[in-house]
Amino acid sequence: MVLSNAKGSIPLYMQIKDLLVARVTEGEWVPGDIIPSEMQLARELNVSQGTVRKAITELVENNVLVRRQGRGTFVATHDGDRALFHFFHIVNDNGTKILPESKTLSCRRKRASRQEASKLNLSSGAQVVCIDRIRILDNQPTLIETIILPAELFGDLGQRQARNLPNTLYELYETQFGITIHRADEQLRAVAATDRDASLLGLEAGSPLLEIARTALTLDGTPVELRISRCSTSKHYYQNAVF
Amino acid sequence: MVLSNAKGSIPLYMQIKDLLVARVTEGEWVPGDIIPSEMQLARELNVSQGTVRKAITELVENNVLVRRQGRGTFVATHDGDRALFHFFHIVNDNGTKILPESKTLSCRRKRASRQEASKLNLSSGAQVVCIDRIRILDNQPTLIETIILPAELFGDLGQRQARNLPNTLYELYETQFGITIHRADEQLRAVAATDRDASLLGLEAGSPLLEIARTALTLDGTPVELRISRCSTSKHYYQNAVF
DNA sequence: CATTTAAAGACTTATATAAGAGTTAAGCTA
DNA sequence: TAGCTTAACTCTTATATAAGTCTTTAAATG
Repeated sequence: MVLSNAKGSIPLYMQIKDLLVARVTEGEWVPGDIIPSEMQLARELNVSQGTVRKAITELVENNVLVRRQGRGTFVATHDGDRALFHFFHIVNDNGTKILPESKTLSCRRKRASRQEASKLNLSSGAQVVCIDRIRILDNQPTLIETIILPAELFGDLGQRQARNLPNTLYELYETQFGITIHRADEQLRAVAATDRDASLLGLEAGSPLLEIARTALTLDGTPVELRISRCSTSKHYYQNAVF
Repeated sequence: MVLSNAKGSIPLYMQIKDLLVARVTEGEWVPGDIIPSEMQLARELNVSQGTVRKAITELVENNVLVRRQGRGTFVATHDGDRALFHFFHIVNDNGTKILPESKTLSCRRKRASRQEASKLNLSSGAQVVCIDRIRILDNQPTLIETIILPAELFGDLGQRQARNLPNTLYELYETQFGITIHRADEQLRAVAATDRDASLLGLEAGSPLLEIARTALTLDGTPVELRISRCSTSKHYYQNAVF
């Protein structure tokens, strides 16, 4: 890529931002990597350090990069707390975040339904990995999750033993498949518990459940996971803060 | 306020940020006002323009200020689309935002319940204004709202005729009462429709509804509105994007 | 002469560069 | 281990140019 500072062109710092994003999405830098220092990048790109800084600052705000004073700037990883809580909005009644445990029910391959294929930008009938699991909060089964992944990207996940699946899948996606979830769009509805829901969660059939239909995207906007969670909200709720 | 640049003190730009916020919260500048230019503020505060700029930049990101190139920097207003959509997450099935109409059922004063008083930081038994209304989306009654406001801040709202209430209350709060909603915390649950819910929304009693319990806060963190929305999600859903 | 149009200037934010002092973390050396 | 050195980000100041908005002035037009 060539930078341009001609009149009327896109600002330099934005071009640099795009360039840095490209290096991440193309795998030149992977999560956890340290990137060159601001001075190194400035020299390489023939701009001033301040311009590089502005580009990096915006990427830090977007959770793409992480700065550590005295050490350097790193590609953000989604391990630890971030993996667990950044995309997890269920808290218990007194508002405290809780560590969910997971019990995988099944993990198998199948053909994508039309809707699934459409939402994941797959050709109709493409193979997907389908994971069913229950999440336990405060020792109570609270959430039923169905996860759909393109088999193309998550090849051997379909053959894996269900028990081998870790609690924090997004960490697994990142470390095992090089796929970093960067954004999620969620659609929330209230639905009635099916018989299966009811028996898994220990409720009456027809009880109201909170259904969260999530599409998770990578940094370049590719949808790579569908996740439908049906959640009992008698002891927990979905927390959202709007600024 | 005195700025300090001593070793170990809070960075200047943050102190300036606080100072600017204070001028807004104390009403020295009100929404829509233009604030002094970066150069003027820099001279007044004895710092460089770049430092003022950094403070302003963060406040723009927080939706406190708005920049208009060639004109100046203004205190953000919540009129127009922002008032309507920034805090409104219900969209219809194909994902398009819709303009909700409102039908006010009642608007009266009463004593705050314990929970209400606690959430609004009021002394127990303080007067509150209580608004009941229905919101119509796509010509279908979809949402039942109950709104609780401290009477102390919204004095004459309780005496107002119900029909005089506009659709976008947050605009009214700002223009009539000088209260700008800056942030909202929402707690979402699935609940069963009561008989009243059911008859108002034209559903069966016991149907699952999405309940959104919102606490709305001003810039300085004071809670000034409680709002409980019970929403039929058969034709609509709650949309949330996480980055 | 009155009105419209165009140019100029002033002011503001936006972008870019440069430089120095401060803070933090890691590794090396004694 | 204690202290030093180095390298990185952080904060602040300074300066210059670009670009957008508005007002004033001047010119052109009818």
